[in-house]
Amino acid sequence: MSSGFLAPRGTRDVLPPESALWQRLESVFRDLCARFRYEEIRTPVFEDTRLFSRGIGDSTDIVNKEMYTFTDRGGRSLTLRPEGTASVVRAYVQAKLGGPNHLSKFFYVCSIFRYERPQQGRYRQSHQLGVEAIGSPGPDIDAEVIGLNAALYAELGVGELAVHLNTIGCQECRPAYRDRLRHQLRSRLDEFCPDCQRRFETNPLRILDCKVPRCGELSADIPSILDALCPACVAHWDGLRRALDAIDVGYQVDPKLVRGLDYYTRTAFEFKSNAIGSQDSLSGGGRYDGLVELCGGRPTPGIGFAAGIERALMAMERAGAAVAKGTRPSVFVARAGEAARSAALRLMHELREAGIAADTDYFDRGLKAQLRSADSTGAWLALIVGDEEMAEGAVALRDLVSGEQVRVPRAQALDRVRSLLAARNGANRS
RNA sequence: GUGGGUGUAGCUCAGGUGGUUAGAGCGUUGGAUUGUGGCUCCAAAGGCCGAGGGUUCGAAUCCCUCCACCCACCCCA
Repeated sequence: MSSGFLAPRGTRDVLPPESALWQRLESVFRDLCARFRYEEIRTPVFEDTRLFSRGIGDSTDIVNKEMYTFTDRGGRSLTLRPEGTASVVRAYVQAKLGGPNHLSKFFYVCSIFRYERPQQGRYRQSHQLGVEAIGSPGPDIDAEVIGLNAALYAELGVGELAVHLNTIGCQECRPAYRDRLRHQLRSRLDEFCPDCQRRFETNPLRILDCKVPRCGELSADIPSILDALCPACVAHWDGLRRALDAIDVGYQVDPKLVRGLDYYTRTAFEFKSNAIGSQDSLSGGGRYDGLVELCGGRPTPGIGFAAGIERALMAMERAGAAVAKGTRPSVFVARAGEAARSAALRLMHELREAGIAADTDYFDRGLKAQLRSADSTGAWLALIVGDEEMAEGAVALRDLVSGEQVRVPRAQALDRVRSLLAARNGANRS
């Protein structure tokens, strides 16, 4: 069972028929992006390590202990991307996109890599799809991005989700709030859990989100950042909520929502499921108004989200929506006797050239076995070529659903197949 | 990274206190008169019992170490 190789820890193979679900998910997303007018961007799987350490932030878990970093043969430090946004922003800056009143709207589908302990819904190589809208400072684009995310899950049928929404302030107000928070927590810091004592240094906002009951009690009366926003952040926050109302996106304000990447400013959001275990965050995103400048571009605001493909599929499965689209109707070409070999191959070739899905037997098996496998592939029709048929320049056409079989002239075979498939397609639709 | 659980055919699982040729269902393949599927019946193939060590006359079963997966924490997608 395992004297050979196994997929590395935290990675997995996507085999048929599961791969058909991935295709469906991606095609729904691509179609949605086309309607929202986002265009695809593809960036390298690895980048200069400093792009991530600076962009995501040195104190974050991702940079601190989860990156796949290596030195290439030229002595460069490179890192397999642990998330998608930094690369997109780097590409945006490198290509000198943007300009006054210019909005760039991208979507991507990619793998990301984080060295974490694997568990359900958490992998070392995982897959995301996401969008980035770079250039507009106003709340309407925030609402559009969140709305796109909501539409994606609605169309996929992932079941009930909770949309958590928060604002985490900007360079004007967040540092002041953080200092105030530290000041208020310091006196009783030793009563908090060890994790919180660590968070006190790295990311004190996260203490408010601690699940240890005692920590919750201790921080219960601490005012949330919503009460400490600067006027500009308040205006943005109010505008965002009005915009979300206008496009019918429901949400719940969650003052404890903090994201794990340093580049976020103002808007932060997460889509959560209660059906897929402890890794319950299906997607997350927010505004990153300082990131473009940090990557060497002119100061430019941006916002985006990233959605986990594996987790979306898990939620779809729980919701009973993980059904692959039916495979296209196909034709099975069977043959009886050695003399028919070339004739059968030729017939299959013509079917495929005509755009019809066709398969055949590859083991020189008897006719019974061929029809059995025709049945198991779900073929609707079988074309049977044998000595008898060839003698009169014909083929046998068998309807595998009704069992009816007729002999048709070879020259008409394609047309007959075409019309039968068309008729059945029409019947299926009703 | 921390704590706990699991690991027997492709899949889902049986295999009291160690004892000869390790089982079932599903799936796969073949057969049930010469060239005809689905249903049924019959049969076969397929496992170094996750890997490697150890204890023992003897290990799927006991011990150790790895590996992988699962659950929770942590973190996040």
